[in-house]
Amino acid sequence: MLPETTSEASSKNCNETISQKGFRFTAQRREVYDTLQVTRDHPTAVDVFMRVQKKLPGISLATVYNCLETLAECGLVRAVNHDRQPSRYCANLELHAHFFCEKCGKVADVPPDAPTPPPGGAGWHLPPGAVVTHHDVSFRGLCPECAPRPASSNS
Amino acid sequence: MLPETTSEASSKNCNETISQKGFRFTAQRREVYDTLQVTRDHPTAVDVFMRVQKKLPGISLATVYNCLETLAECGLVRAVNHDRQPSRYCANLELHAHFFCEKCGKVADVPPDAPTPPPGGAGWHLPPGAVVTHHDVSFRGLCPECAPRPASSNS
DNA sequence: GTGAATGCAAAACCTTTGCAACTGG
DNA sequence: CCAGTTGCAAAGGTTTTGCATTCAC
Repeated sequence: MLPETTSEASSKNCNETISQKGFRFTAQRREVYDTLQVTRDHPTAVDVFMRVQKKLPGISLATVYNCLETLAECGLVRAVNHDRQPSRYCANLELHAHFFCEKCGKVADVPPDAPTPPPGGAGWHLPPGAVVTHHDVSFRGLCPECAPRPASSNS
Repeated sequence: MLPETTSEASSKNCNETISQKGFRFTAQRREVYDTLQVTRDHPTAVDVFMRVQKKLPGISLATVYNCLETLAECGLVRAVNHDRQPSRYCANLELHAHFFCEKCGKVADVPPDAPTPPPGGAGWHLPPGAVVTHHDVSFRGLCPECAPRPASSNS
């Protein structure tokens, strides 16, 4: 029930999922996964690299990229892309959208309004006969910290 | 009323918009814009480069990139990104989403269902205080040509 | 005429790959 | 043990940039 146990429990889940897919559970993959579990901001591969280096000083950036790709293939992690900026990674597997702040660069998860959201194609006239396997929604603008204060008592 | 006049009328609009923004209306910018107007598939910069070369054999790829950036800055064109694949460009300025076929790579515009679509944030629990300036919706899957035929008379 | 835009080549950037050494199951 | 994974360095592909030349206004 302590927060710290979450990470270990997740590591165990990570181990099982990786093994089931026929991949090996290496220290590098565990640390990359744990890093994404613990800090739920949306780090780039380089961010992850710098964080994992504190625990595994010998790790290389290429390995971080490989680990992220493997974890994504296992469905343990999602790559989040915006324009052509460096990919960011996200351990939140719930259905959600992303909000990108144009000023500070922060990325926030945006949960759906309803507990059981409508299917992704709702509201859009998809080509008849098309089969949709994924859908992505993203927002861009100013996060609450960067947005100008709404007109209040002082100017 | 002929289809060909559309392109010329658009070029005129393009000229005005570019001039208003303080940019110059060059032959390269006109051809890049016309190419996107005429062929409404979603070409990459290299695709545009190859098409424009037929009219302007001396144009360089760097100029195509510069033109596309300028046109996007003028709001005459939209850059469409998917994962980390090369940017594609789109002269459709109406509100729409995009469908990416995982098999053939085609990109299709997806219009909204209703003539007056609901605001972009509908259905999502955006951070309170955030100011949304853009939102993007994209779908991935199999286009009608690539999707397996729905079970019909023959297997 | 003059500053902005072009064309070329070279750089920047993120990411992937080849290969020898290592290691998890 | 041995195929899968790592670390390193080098390559890959897309996009940007520096600079001399050209051109739109």
